[in-house]
Amino acid sequence: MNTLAEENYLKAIYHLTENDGNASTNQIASSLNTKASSVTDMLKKLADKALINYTPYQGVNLTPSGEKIALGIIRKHRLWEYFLVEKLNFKWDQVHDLAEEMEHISSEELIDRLDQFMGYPTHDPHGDPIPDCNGRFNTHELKPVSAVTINQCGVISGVRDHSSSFLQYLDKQQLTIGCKIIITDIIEYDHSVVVQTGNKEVQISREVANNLLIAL
Amino acid sequence: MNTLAEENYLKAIYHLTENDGNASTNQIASSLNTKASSVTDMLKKLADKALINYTPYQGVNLTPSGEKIALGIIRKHRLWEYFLVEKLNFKWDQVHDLAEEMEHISSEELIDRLDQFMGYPTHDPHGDPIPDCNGRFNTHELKPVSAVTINQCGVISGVRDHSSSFLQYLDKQQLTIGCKIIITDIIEYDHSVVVQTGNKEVQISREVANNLLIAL
DNA sequence: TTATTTTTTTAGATTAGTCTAAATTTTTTA
DNA sequence: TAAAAAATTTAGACTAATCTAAAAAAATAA
Repeated sequence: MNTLAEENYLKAIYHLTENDGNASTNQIASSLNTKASSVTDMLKKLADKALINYTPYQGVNLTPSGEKIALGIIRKHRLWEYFLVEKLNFKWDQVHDLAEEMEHISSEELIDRLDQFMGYPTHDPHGDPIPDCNGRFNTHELKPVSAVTINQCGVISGVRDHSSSFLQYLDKQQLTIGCKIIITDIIEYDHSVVVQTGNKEVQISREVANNLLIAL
Repeated sequence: MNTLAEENYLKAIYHLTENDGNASTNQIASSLNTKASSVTDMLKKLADKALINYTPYQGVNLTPSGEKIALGIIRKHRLWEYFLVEKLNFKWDQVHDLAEEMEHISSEELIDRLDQFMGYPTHDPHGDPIPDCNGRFNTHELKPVSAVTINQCGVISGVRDHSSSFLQYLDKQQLTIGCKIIITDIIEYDHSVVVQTGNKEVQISREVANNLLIAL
């Protein structure tokens, strides 16, 4: 098995390389709140274990076995988040740090039973897809609200920023997962977006629009 | 907060001193599968933190704050065991090692919500009492079957040995928590005990009788 | 009550993960 | 394309937790 630190590195590398190709030492360091020199040390270790492809100075990406481990951790994280919200009534802005700890409980059987207990949910409370026991998940195309044109409508289906403060702000504006919204106006001056949700109209900044994802 | 190793030491010391007074270095070492010299090092650290009373060569016991931490861990362990058996349908012989890992999830709020979710259970699947959020629990008097006289009856309410093999054996003999039994005979030669459970009569060895606890 | 055995502690080393500071490589810019 | 800046790696050190081997203390036995 892998240590807690190794698991956290693999997960960070997974997220950093989700879209583009390679994760740099500095990117990893900043996403794990550690120093570049510590990262280099760990990259060597993970490369020795054949979990990442590492060429000095060139950044890294996951090998198939590294990705499998990363997806296993993400699966656990998201299932625990779902459990915390759906069964223990936590709010969606309270569960990230807890799940960060719980994702390292090692048993596969435990997580598969938890999955079954909850009815095989496909998405966590923030709209992120939950990998199944083989690491597979549907990646539906989501767009940031900032990339949508006037009069388009969609369903809020995800966030790019998982911080409590952002999630609490969304709660306050009643912009939560599953809400149907229509983009009614885009302010040219600062790219704020006016969206209609239910009976209410809200104006959100460009930054918020950028971190709020919808399915069209 | 305390490290995982510290928590495990505190828990071990708690269990070793549950009845008598002090835990010795060697007792702690053997209960944690480590060496006496490692134990000495850790005892100094725990004493510095005022979690144990330690006089070199004289063994240790917990201070009130050490006991509070130990009881918190035991509470978590037993609540997770209950969860695993009652909600995820694990067998009582499968949950110990899993709970050993889960007991170190730090959040108090999580465990209190879990407690509520399950309806504030008072005993774990092995019959051990679950401390409440203040560390309090009822300690009902249990007796090993080996200490009971012929024709007495009682309810199976606990075990002294938590190993899978013992628990599986009890399952096979249908000697599980909550079963009403009557001691029908005690073999003088080897102190085996004959017990009647439901419609069946089973003979159990002295060792088994010694590890099986009943409420009279 | 001295000698032997057992228990415990000390001394010194090891491993994982981290750090700072210095050196090196790559990238950017002039 | 050479100099400056940024990114990365190396070197050396630190902490927590462990270990083995040796020393010291306590318990037991002769």
